[in-house]
Amino acid sequence: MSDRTGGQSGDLEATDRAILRELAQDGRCSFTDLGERVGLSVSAVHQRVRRLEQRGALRGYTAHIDGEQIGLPLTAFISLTPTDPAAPDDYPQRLQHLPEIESCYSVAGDESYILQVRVASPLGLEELLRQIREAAKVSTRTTVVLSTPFENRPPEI
Amino acid sequence: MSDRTGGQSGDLEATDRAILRELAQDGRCSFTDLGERVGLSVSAVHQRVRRLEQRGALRGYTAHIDGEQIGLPLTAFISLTPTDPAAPDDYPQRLQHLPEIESCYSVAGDESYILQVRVASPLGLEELLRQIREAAKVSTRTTVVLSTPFENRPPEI
DNA sequence: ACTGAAAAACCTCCGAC
DNA sequence: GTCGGAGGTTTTTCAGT
Repeated sequence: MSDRTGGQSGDLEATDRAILRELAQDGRCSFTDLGERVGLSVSAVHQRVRRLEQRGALRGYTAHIDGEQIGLPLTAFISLTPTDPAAPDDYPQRLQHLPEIESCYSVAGDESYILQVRVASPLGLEELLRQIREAAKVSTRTTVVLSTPFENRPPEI
Repeated sequence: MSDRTGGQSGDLEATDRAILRELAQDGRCSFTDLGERVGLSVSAVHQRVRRLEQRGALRGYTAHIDGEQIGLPLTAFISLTPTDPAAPDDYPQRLQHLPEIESCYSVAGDESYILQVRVASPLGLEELLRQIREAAKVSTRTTVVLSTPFENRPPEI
């Protein structure tokens, strides 16, 4: 044990957290810039990033795309409640083939899962709900997103 | 007008969609690779990516970080209901200073907003709820995430 | 674990088509 | 809109500390 002073770290020290913070903000940041920002040589940063990737602390890099411009302007949250309480809980596997579902969360509370979905239109949403109910034998509750004041802000590391 | 055959495009043709698809999957993909994957020269891809960024179709690049390893293992959804229906709707501005809030969605339905948050512990969640109610004068309904079967999958472009 | 240097790969700009 | 090439920059590796 080293700097585990009761803080918030899950095993990472300051420099690694700084690297994650920068990459969470700018996923295409060069190693050269990264090195300057965290006060380390290019090779040292490179080595640390590779280690963070192998540890699973860095889970991947993605570009964020405007839903409107790709013809998927409608976002919604869909809450799932099993209709047969005795059925085995393999809902994620039953649903993962539907590309409209971006995220799937298992949750505590009245409902069992929350899905975040993106579709082209209300009709597309209706069709997706039909597919979800058919694939997973669940009842659904849908909340349509009207606008997104902010999204995917980097966590405070 | 060109290929607007009633498809799903919001003004983008095949090559641009292919570029977005690749970058959504691998945000650090090099222009060289990108060019090979979509069948274009490096310079052509470079030019198209710049144009997609300027258009706002590409909104940014981020690394995805494992919440557990940075000491924020607890994710939750918080639904907001205004306590004073006559108050002006400036909730996002009132809440954006709280870094625990990753996303804020304005929604149709019983509640007005859905927040996605990340905190260190149940105590951290309790404190965040207190701050949200204080900053925005809302009542809250919280759904705790138990596990995340999948998240942020690239949309089907 | 970090540094510095060298080779390979990459990015960016430019003129031409 | 696309291409190929030139020059500067970045990535990646490696020996040394």
